[in-house]
Amino acid sequence: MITLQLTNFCPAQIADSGQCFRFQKTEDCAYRLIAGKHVLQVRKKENGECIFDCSRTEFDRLWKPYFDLDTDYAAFIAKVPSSDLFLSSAVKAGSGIRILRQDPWEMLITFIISQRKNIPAIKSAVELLSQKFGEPIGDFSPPVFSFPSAKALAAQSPEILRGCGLGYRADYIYKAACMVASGQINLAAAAALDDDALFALLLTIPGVGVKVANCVLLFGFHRIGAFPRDVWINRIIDEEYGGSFAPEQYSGRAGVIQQYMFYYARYRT
DNA sequence: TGCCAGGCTTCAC
DNA sequence: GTGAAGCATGGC
Repeated sequence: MITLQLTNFCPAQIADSGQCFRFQKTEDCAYRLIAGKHVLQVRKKENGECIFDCSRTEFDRLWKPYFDLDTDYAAFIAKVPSSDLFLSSAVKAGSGIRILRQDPWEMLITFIISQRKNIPAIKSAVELLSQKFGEPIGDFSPPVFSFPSAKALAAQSPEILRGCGLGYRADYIYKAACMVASGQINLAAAAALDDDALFALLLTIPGVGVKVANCVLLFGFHRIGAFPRDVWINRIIDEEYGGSFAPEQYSGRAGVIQQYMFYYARYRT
């Protein structure tokens, strides 16, 4: 267990920022995160100290990059113009958000699931998929399961997958799993592509449109220039920016700005 | 009970 | 190329 004083890091805000669905509050100020075959308990005390339930070695190797702790988010916040009142409030409310470095495969499937679902429903579906087709991790009670592999999902049928509350998305997920399991889509190799080529590749996967592809770019491949536009962002642009917002003004970091906007829009409701 | 959800695909036109 | 309809299901 290690204790650190971190700036611009808040587990509560990250867990509620809509980028991850297996980062749950367990008790007051305590959160549990499942990533790959790893489970992390993290807590932030009122004095700002962050307590990570892992060794220093594991933290440095795994969680430090996962939480993107080497990136200066204060610099992103500082570049928001004070004339933008909405965004100024948003970065103040969500100053502890970071863009996690999550698994591309898990992000692909998770954001295919996300279409026309609310966040509690997405979490339920992801959890069901993991319980049914993932691998048990550690020795927890109740047991914890990893997110299922492409091979594990490709071995099912769309009808069986549908039993996880996926609805019409089950066909997309089955086809995506087959493409990845067969090697037709190689997500590891795709990480070497530039943003445009990666975006185009993702669009070839059934159930992946412009919005989902941008989410996979941002949350699965850490392309923080990607700017996913969903119903929340479009609503913000309509209501706060008169229908016109140019993410290009935040070139190379628009995805971070998008997260502040998304979090704040949900936070204040 | 009815509405809506971090959209995508298909099909007219 | 553009716009509208249809889609399955769960949460509130």
